Amino acid sequence: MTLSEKAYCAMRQDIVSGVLAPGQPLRMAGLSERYAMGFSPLREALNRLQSDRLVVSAPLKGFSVAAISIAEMSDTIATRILIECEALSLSIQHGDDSWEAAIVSALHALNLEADRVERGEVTDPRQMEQRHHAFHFALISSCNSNWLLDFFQRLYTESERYRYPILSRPATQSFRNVKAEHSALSAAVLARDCATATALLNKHYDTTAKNIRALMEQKVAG
Amino acid sequence: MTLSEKAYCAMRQDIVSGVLAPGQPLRMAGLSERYAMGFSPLREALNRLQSDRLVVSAPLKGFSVAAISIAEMSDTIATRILIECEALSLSIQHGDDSWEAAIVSALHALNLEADRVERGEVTDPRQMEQRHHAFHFALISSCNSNWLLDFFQRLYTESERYRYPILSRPATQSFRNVKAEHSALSAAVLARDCATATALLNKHYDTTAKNIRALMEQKVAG
DNA sequence: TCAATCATTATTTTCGAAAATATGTCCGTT
DNA sequence: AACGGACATATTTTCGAAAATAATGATTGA
Repeated sequence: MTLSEKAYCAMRQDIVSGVLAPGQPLRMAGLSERYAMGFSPLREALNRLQSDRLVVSAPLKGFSVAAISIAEMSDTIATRILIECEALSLSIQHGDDSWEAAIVSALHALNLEADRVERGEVTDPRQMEQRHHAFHFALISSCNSNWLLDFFQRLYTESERYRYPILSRPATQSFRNVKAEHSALSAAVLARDCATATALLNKHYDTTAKNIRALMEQKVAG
Repeated sequence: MTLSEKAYCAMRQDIVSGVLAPGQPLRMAGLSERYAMGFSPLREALNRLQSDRLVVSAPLKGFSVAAISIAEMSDTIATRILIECEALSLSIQHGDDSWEAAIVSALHALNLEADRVERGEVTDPRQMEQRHHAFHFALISSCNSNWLLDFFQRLYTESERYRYPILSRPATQSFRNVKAEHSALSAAVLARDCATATALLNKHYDTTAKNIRALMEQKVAG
């Protein structure tokens, strides 16, 4: 793996997890020290992150972490619903046996991790995040559209920025709900019931948006 | 404008217009000579173009122009239909007077240029391209979703790669059809007739896809 | 006191060379 | 002739310094 790629992955993780705060300016000297590399690989990473809308830049004034807002969060989730419902619908049409197997497998792995969190074991939030991503990707992976998969990735990454605060909360109750939602969604998908599946996915994200919005308004107020 | 930006714009234009052919490897030495600048700004531009899916790269093996195919073209247009119909629908809901004015204005400018081409005057294909883009952007500009606008831009750029061969053809007949389609679409949008507008937009792109497909199959065959 | 001008400093951007890695060639062995 | 290994070449990737530009602060004149 080249330094550019390492820089991209590390900075992306730091932005998504909030270690690099929204709006914070990113000075080359500071980044160079933090990530222990020269300017070239950092600038390449920053250019890619800009395309991901995780950083913004003004010519000759450098880069900063992209801001977040309730409006942007709502837009992100609304667009996710559009993209993923379409992709899920196509996947249900085109998916074969191995697609179904991958969904079952991803759901199982996700539930194992969720159980660990419920039991209060110490876990790495990235593990949960990774398995959650894998499950939602498995659902739409047979849509046969590179653009839809590309957009899914972009929107998922952006969503992570907003979901991270939730992941670090205790919130045992909400985990149980999410588990049930994932199971119901899986069942509808495997039954090839497109209307029910997209409706559940839609509702799943609406609920997520509502939770995040409540948390953000609370944070702004408090 | 920094050199990085110049490199990005120039290379993007060269890829979209086919001057840099699909699949062609992009060697740093060659690019440096062609665009008269050092490696740094070129690599930054290449990283951004990779996010735009106009170039691809393998670590330590450099960059090449992304391939094109009938399958990718179909995916691009199918996704455009999804994104732009949604954005158009939202725009029709939210657009105000100045939005309507911008559409009328963009359509007029586009028609002026189309008339020039019909009369056989020598024109810069980029002018036509720019006005065509401005018209379609005007339609959806009031959708109030940064993600939908972002996706529109990406898909439009990718589409340009496939439409460029058509633009350089005489094809007087097809221009007249396109003009009529644009007018009908505009009328439906300004009448706030969402169902008709999205249906026309859908059909407009389906026709485009069919034309491009015919041209590509002909080229493969011949 | 305020505004404008000009040096000073801080920061980004770019270059050219060095380091790291891949690719191609030549040779000897089987 | 086919295969593999060592060398030479070509190419990408990275660094450190120089150039270009912005931000800051001091100075002067009204």
